[in-house]
Amino acid sequence: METVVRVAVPIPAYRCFDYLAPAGVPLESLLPGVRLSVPFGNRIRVGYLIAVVETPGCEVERLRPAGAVLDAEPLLSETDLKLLRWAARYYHHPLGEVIQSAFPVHLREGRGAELARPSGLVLTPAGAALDPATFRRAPVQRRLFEILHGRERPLPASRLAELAGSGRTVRDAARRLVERGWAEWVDLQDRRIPAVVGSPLQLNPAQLGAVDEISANLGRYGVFLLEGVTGSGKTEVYIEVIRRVITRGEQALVLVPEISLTPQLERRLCERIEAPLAVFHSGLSETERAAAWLGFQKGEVGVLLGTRSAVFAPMRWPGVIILDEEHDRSFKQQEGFRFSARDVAVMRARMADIPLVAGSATPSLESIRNVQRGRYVRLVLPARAGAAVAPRYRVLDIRARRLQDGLSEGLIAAMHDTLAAGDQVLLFLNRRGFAPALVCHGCGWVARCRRCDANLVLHARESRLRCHHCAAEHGLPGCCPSCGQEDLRPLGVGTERVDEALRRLFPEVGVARIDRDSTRGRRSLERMLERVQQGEVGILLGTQMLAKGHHFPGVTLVGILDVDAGFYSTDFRAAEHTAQLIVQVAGRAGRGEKPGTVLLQTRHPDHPLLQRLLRDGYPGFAAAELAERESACLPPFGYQALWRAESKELALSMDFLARLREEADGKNGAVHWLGPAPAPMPRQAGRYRAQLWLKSARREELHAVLTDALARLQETPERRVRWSLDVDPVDFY
DNA sequence: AGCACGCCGACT
DNA sequence: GTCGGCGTGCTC
Repeated sequence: METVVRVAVPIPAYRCFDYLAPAGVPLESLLPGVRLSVPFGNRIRVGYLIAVVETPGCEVERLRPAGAVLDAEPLLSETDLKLLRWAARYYHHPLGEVIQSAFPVHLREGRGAELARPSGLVLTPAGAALDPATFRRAPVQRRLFEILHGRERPLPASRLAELAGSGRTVRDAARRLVERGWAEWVDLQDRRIPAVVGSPLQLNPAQLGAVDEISANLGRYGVFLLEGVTGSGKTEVYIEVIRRVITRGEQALVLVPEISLTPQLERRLCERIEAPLAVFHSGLSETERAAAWLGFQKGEVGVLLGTRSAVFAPMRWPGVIILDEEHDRSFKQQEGFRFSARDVAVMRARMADIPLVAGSATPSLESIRNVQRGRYVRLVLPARAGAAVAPRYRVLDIRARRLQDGLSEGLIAAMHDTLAAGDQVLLFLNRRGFAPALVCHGCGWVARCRRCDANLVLHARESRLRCHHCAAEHGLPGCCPSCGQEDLRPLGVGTERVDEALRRLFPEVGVARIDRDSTRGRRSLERMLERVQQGEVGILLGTQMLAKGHHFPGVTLVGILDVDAGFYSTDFRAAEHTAQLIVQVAGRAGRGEKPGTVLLQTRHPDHPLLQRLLRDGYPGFAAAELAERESACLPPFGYQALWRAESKELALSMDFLARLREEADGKNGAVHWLGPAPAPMPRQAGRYRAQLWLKSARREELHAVLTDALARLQETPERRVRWSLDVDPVDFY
């Protein structure tokens, strides 16, 4: 009897495929988690071995032999695989695709694990003897030379990119140095985490207490919610915990919500931790990603700093997982395999028996609730002496006030005062472009997207109308396409418009606008932030990009231009999100002597949640919002799933979901159904979208219904409708 | 997801 | 007559 292996193939199907084991491969090589190349249809694919099975799931005659085992040893440990299987079940996503998502592209495509070796750059003796003046006409090479000169250990290839304008430039410079015999690549392969780590930090009692409590738990599962405002020193706690983990010969996985937050955290980690560190995010080349991933997998990299997708990177010696800005929604993947890196990280810590440290100034209500239930340990860092004092909030009632391009007189006056005192101002508006609509004053025509149920956004400087929901882009019409009048007016305010107004109102003052449009270039964000730090800029204006990570000690006045947009929304999480945004933006400001002031422009100054936030701070707001969630049985008190459908016709999408509901309805009284209903924006990019909402007080019941419905869907698939299932959705678009 | 197979419309 | 549209079924 021949050996049969069960293989997860990365296709959108909820089943595995069985193969005859490749000829001549001993049984002990057929370990769960190894990659195999398998014939699939008329192509060769990379699949993942799940198990050796006794009885195949189909007739033996149909079995084809697998091509080859690609790994001498599995790159995924049993725990890794267990986590991935859990994730596939929990998110109801096909196992093959889930496993695939754990691998960098090179490994998905079947390349050998030994090809992408982590390498580092060192100076040769000849190079070390050089004079910096040698590089008079090669600034990048010179910079690289100076960095290498000041280092004892090799500079990992993965860190080259951050050194100058573009990764390409530094890479070229490195190659030149090597060509001339002044530097060489060395293999970081056999380097283990050195036991010697950098000097300990000076910690205050609260930080020390937090570190002690976490480290008392090393080697055990535990979730610690590290709560502290900006500047309270969460990063030092992370660093010290990581130091202790490294000292034990274990590894740390550090997750941040966005690429833009990696450089500064990386710098701080490198200063203090003398263990190889690698970053892992979508800004790297595939070769770099594979190197970082494999380095961590092999245990050569002590600290892996990455975004969402790094949550599945295998750890040879699991030590700790750090989840920075735990509340951030970017941890939720919004397409394909829609997992929450936060929730996966918690499950991973549990399976690996290691602690997880989740930090935030504004924790998610889910995490606060878990503290209340005794599942998480709350550790609070009070604001440090010498750090920013809590800001003062003031509401600017803008009812019946004329705004000047989104700015009230009160705000403008406060800005003048602040700037006169030599301080900086930060303005927050979560809407990019010049104006969110272009209307005809004559007939009321509005510029709409042809393919979406949305207005086109005016980008005045580039004279373009753009749809923010699809790729549509148009030039500006000279006159109204409907009535021919030449009186088209921008309606509403975006950052570009405020930018223009500021330059008019404060001609002497430097303005930096930070949004997706103004920071397109590769290092433009960094450059702009530098200008702000150096005081060349008086007014800082931006979207939520501003709310993340960066601190601006020179800012003492924060203006939030449109609070209401967030508090009035159909999304039940909108209030939570807005409160987090307000507190996060407010936290960017202020310094020792000078507390910051936060001005909130609103037409609803009496909104209870806003009032609660201003009176009792984020914890008070969270308590109130949790009470509301509880009475409405919304998360974290109830569980949800959102079934989305899109197709060429709305009726098709609606009917598909209606069928799902009909077939399952009534079978489980514990699950409530809402819909199907058209999505908040029913038409996007020419496709019609509908959604079906499932809620239940009991998670298992919800999952049983989903499993059941998916099984039926496998039997009678509907091919004209593209659908996706979102477990624990955070956005309801 | 791909890919082949098959059945209907407008083209060299 | 056939080129190609995409609905349907299948992949061990």
